[in-house]
Amino acid sequence: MKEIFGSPGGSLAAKVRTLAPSMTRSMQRVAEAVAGDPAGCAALTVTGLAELTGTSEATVVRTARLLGYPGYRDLRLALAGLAAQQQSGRAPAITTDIAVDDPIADVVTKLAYEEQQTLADTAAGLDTVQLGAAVTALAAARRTDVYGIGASGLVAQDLTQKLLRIGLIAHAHSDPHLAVTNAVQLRSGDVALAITHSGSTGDVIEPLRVAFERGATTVAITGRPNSPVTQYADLVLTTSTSRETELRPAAMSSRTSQLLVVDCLFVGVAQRTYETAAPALAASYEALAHRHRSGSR
Amino acid sequence: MKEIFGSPGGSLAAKVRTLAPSMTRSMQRVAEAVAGDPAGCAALTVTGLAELTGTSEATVVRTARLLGYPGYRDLRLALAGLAAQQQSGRAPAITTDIAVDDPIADVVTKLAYEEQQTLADTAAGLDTVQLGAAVTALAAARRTDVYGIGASGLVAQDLTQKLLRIGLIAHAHSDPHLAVTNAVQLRSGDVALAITHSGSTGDVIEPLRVAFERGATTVAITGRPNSPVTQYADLVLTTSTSRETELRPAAMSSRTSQLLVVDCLFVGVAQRTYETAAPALAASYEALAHRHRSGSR
DNA sequence: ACCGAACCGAAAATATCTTTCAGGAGTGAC
DNA sequence: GTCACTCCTGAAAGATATTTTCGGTTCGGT
Repeated sequence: MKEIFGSPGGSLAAKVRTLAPSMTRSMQRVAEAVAGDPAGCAALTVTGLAELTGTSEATVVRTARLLGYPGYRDLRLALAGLAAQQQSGRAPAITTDIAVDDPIADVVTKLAYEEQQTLADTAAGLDTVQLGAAVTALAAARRTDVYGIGASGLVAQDLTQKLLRIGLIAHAHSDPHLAVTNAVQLRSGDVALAITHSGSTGDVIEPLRVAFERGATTVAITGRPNSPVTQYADLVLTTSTSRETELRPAAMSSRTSQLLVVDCLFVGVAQRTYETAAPALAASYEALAHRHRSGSR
Repeated sequence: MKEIFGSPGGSLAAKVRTLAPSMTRSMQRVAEAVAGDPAGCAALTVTGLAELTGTSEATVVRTARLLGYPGYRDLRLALAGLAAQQQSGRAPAITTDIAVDDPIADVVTKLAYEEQQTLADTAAGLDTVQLGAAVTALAAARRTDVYGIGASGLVAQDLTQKLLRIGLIAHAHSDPHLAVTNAVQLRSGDVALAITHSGSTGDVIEPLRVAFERGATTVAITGRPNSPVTQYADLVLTTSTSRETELRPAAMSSRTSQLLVVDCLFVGVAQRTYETAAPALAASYEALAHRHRSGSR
């Protein structure tokens, strides 16, 4: 590993080089070991490092002193810091494709990274004007119907649960027929919200169309801003689409993205209706408390 | 903003938050000091830190143990590493509290940031050994039952949907009675998985206990590693807990965290069963194709 | 070969960390 | 209200790690 700039460890490596001439042979061995593998040495005790370098504890301490630390303990602390820096500097080297034979630890890292990426993209791409309009509509709505199927259905339920918690009237529909049946009841001042990644899920578009024709405010959360669902949407909130790989179906990132949008909607509505939302949240928390056994430790 | 890991020390701060509930008062004081000023604490000996926090050496060591280190010495080393990272990486400590009068654009930014943070913390705190074991159990299971209520119920359904997609037999239960009724059917080689943030949701613990006693492999996904639910869990997967504010209930970040764990489980299982999973995924995609209208441009 | 100086490591001395144990605060039952 | 019980807590003993001491050894110079 070539050091190009004065990388974090540069200062220590440089010190070793500078001081090497004034060192005795055994001290040089210690200094070399320390400069060569800070992380490894940080894990060793004086005795361990002495054995590793074939010297004695006394020599190790002497070396530490020469390098400018009060004793080995402090050198070790500094070494740990260095190791940590090296570690973090190496981080961005991950490819995000998940292979069949990736160890589980890599899977965790890569998935977390991808989802973070998805969140950042979604946040960057969200139209705050449309979002604000949607929030206003939801906050004022007499009732809200949410349509979603499959993975998007869960997001729909999530939104519904949240809205109910702050005292609004919301319902999630995953049955297309019931959804349409209910959509007929909607009128101006109500909100209908369709969640579909592809934007082409007929079962979700249909109830939105009905609601649209009945005069309700219609909102679409979709990854395709020009897809069929937007025909019947007064407001369109765009989720980001990330590359989809064999082991990571699109449903996964679209869900993350959709949930962020839903959270934004919820918080926005909670802000607008703070007077009623705050007590309602507190109340629902209270009501659930007895369902939890007390002992947590 | 492309932080892969959380802010420097995010992982430790997260661990403190996660474990704080299972800590005693004096341990919390120690943990707080450590999380608040890693650099400063790294400079102190056990005795020093004990004095600073007004506790005893024993308590400091106990805290170090709880945080996952073999003893104080190692905690101190880790602290030094953290301090070094903080030094190099400028502190991106933007306030993430969401105020009632925040404009909607800020809400989006802050929510996205918090969720990214949650993901990073979760990834850092996940025990890959336990995770690997859970994956193995799931991949080999005759059948899998998943328990979750409320927001966690949606996560349970998400996992179930995914597992079904790759040809495994899985079922999500949100009705406590039915869950117990079904749990009785489980036996060795089956998997029961409970999802609860608090770890104290009786309705979820009960079926897990039954499954545990019937000899099934039991897994808990919880934010409290020492909570009641873990009594009956062969494997515990810990989700991270982030600060909870009035407008951002804990349910929000726990959901994000739980979903990441679930995704990891899914991808892990898909890897292990690749031969059957890949065709199954493709098939389910095909089967749904006709449900989407063609014109999406 | 002899002397002196500096190097080196074994072992003692010290500091630091870990464990044990008994007192005490808080909690729930009666 | 009081009693019994559990679990937290810190003081001190015990174990490790670090630092210092000190005598033996090596090496260069004469």
